[in-house]
Amino acid sequence: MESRIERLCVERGLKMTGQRRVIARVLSDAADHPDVEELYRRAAALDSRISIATVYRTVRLFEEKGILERRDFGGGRARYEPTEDGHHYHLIDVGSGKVVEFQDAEHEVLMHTVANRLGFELVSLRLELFGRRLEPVQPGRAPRKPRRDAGDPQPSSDRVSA
Amino acid sequence: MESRIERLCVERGLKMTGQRRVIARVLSDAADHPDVEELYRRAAALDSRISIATVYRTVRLFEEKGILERRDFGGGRARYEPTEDGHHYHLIDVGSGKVVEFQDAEHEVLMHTVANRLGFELVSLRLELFGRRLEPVQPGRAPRKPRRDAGDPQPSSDRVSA
DNA sequence: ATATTTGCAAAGCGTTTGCACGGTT
DNA sequence: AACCGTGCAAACGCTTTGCAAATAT
Repeated sequence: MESRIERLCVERGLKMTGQRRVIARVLSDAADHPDVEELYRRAAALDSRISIATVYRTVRLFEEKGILERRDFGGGRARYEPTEDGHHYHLIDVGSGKVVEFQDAEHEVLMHTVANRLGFELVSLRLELFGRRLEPVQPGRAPRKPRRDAGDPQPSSDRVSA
Repeated sequence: MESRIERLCVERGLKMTGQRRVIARVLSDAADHPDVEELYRRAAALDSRISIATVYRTVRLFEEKGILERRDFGGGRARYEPTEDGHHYHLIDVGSGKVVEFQDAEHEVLMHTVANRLGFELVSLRLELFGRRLEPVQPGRAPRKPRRDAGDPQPSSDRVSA
């Protein structure tokens, strides 16, 4: 079955090879922000006739076509996620590496204001929060001792609106 | 004469070699956000018995000691600036590559709030604005046609408070 | 005197690319 | 058929590192 990303590729007139179809599917199925290595692993699991060079090329092509967005959460490797409608930002859990997405209209406005005040038109911005999980404090209950939660070493993400 | 950064090095008990003294001086004199290559160039101008490997090692050491802060403005190379008291952020002029610093207390508070709302304690954050120079609009005068201002290709920076 | 730091060159890492082959339109 | 995409391996740009010589304390 045709994946969401594959549909976008066709719309934009990309030649659909087997490799691109597989990568499109992997991306469509991804709920996280995988790096190229990880995409390659997942793609190769579906079809082993894929080289990592192709993943690099494809991911770059998709980005140029506006299908994908490249992220840099530190750590030296680029990470990718399908382009979405509204802008959102990322909070990286320093404990587990998990990525939480959030939106913040107020912030957006503020940054435009700041840029203008400095004599600039805001073209784009990069915002990443790095945070440590907070033990939820229940009213009327003593907070429990924080558990050592190693978290999974693989990057993944939940989607949250704040 | 002993540079500001050199003083910090001594305070932190670093062994002061000739190379480190030169690099400390270059950093003390820098008003911008140089990358390692640039630091090396400036250091070598003062004392040619310096290798780029030493610059890399020194910059890393200084960062570990809290003397320097590493920045990533995109473009793949790390850039450095002396640690300062108050936090500040950077706006990169996409036209010239120049970096403008600014502060924004409101934003700081907002980001803490957002993190908390998501169940996290804010550990650190990364914020960079990318902007295009705005032609200053003078009241009562028609705006002039924007000049094609190539800007200098070398990165540099002004310090501004907004 | 001894532990650290240095220069050099080689290696590492993520990413890109030249080339000949193979697949899509 | 013509063109574009692919795999492979080599190259790339930035950064780190092993080693033996040099240096700070």
